[in-house]
Amino acid sequence: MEAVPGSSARIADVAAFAGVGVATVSRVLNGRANVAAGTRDRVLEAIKALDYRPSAIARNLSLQRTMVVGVVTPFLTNPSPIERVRGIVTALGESPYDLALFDVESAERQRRAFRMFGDAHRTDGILIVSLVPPAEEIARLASAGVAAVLVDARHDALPSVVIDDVEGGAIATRYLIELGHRRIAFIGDKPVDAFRFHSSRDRTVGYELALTQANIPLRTEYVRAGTHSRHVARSIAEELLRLPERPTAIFAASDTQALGVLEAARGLGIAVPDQLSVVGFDDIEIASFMGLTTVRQPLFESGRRGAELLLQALAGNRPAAHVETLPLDLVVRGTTRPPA
Amino acid sequence: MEAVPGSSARIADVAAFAGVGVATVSRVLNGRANVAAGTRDRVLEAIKALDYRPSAIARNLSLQRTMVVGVVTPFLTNPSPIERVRGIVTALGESPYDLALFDVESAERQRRAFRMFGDAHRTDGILIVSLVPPAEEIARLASAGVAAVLVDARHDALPSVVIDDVEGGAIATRYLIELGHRRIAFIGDKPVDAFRFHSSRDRTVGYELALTQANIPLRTEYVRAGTHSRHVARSIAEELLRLPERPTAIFAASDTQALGVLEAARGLGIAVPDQLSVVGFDDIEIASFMGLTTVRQPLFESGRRGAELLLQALAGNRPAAHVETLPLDLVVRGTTRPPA
DNA sequence: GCCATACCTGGAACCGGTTTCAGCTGGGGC
DNA sequence: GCCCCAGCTGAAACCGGTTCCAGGTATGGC
Repeated sequence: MEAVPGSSARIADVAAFAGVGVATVSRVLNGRANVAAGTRDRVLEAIKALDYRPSAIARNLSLQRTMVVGVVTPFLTNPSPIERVRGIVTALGESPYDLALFDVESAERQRRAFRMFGDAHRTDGILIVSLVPPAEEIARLASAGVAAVLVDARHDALPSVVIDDVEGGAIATRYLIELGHRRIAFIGDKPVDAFRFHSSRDRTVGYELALTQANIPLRTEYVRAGTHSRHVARSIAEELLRLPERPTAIFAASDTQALGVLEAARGLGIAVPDQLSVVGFDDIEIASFMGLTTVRQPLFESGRRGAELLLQALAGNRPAAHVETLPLDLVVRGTTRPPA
Repeated sequence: MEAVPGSSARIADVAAFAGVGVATVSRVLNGRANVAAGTRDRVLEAIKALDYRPSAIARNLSLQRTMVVGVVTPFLTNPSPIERVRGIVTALGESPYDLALFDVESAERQRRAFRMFGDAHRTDGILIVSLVPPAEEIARLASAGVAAVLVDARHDALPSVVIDDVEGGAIATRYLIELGHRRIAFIGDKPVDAFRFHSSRDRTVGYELALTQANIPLRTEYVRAGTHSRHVARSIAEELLRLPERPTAIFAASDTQALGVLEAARGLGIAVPDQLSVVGFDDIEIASFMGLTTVRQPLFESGRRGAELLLQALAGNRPAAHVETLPLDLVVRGTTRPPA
């Protein structure tokens, strides 16, 4: 209650008040052992009396670190990054690191974000989600001594947490084939910009692979792509469902898009799953509510795991450029069945 | 390309390289006018040659600020806070401030978060979402000179961005009454802990107010509350729908809970809206997909507005403790109609 | 009783910037 | 030709911590 509003006490004030040197106060603050009990008590009293709170920023300058981990992600776009961020937040919550969040909805803001992180002393580490930074930025990061880990993206020089998107695409497609479907369409998403990590492309590859292995000829009119959004997916699905020989199943590269497919079917009076099977990807929260069959990827876990890897790197353990691949699961619900 | 890996250049190195004093380098860095063109060029060259990047942390210590805005929010729980955070991220994205995100899923972590922010030099400002900090923490914030703004919460000493929850509850209820409903139930949410801002309670008041004004007697068995989750809401709704005289309409204090009501109805084979009307609150993304009638509150806007108020306070404009009330809209979709 | 040792302690350098302040230079006015 | 002033510039103080290092004091062993 002795606090002087506006100007808070510094460590020197505490030292003076307690009649000791600043080094001793610092030792008490950091819980070092070699301080006599009596001295420690005097310092503690002084701290209380002056309502002293150490300046985090001064401390960090002295220590040459920021205790901040940056997270760069296309956050706004859809539920999956959010889930990953939740995993990151959770893992970081148990660490002494703060989390600085950078949303990059445009290529411009993305460039800005990467440039910022290349600056010295902004963050100690950075988690890059669903984005692959340009080579020069990776170099900047390295030269600035900023540890980096990729989540849902891959780069030779950096540790990454990923899934096998090719396999994921194949899992969904194989399942539909096993159900007896032959006319299977695919809706992927188009890259918004060059930096976006492109999992959808790999899922397309898996889709094509599964079809080929089952000796089902590819039909170009069944493979579409559009911006990652429910609305765009809906109109693409409408086109597909108006085809002379319309597909009996549609595999969407994300649950969000699968929702668009469901909407299209509903609008056209096509019953799911009786007349159309739909498979999504991700298993976001709403998928279970909608009873959507989907390929589950551990979104939350990817964030948590990425944060753990980064924390390890920060703790001095070699930030080995290893790739960690998370498991995929087919979750069968109510939007799939054998074709009529 | 002269960059020495591991040890980056400091301002003194640049000064030496360019043959000038550090003050001049600082002036160039900050774009001050009073530097001769030739000198400026030499400094710029030196910066490039040494791949110099100023230390944000040193700069901020010197400037006595952190350029960080903290956001404290119960992030994990549901879609609404996320939407608010998006608004904050957007508004802050255009400012020079970084955003440090603190999730508080437990009272313990919340206490920790508030304590942290009370520390000197951690953040310049703080945005508190859907939470009301204990009085002593508000005092700490004030004495540490940290600006604070509340979003979806109210406190006399702090600027707040809110909605009129009583009115919101009344809007939904009045609409159902106008449709002809008399047996209207309400599902609110229970506070998880003492710090959580309790909008649900106010919505209950609005609900009761509307009924009373319409001379419809309150029935205690129609008013329930449970943890804010789809699953809990579902089982509460099932109880309500099994009542001897079951309600013809249910108003849920959030869309998430309304989804649970829909699920319950579906499970019991009760048609919506033919046999049951459902109204939610918030208008989260999924509400439009589900065709849910709801009371829309500007979630994104609340975050953006809160951030703007904080930015103003940070810019030195009086952080007046004014309350900003955002508008509410009834969005009529497909889950409501007159009772059978 | 003496010395080596362990334990405390404080002064001062350091982290890497910003800013004050005083000094120097050069041009314009008379 | 002289003086005044404006425009540049650099040394040094400062932001608020941490830590190295040297010095002082008890304690234990012999």
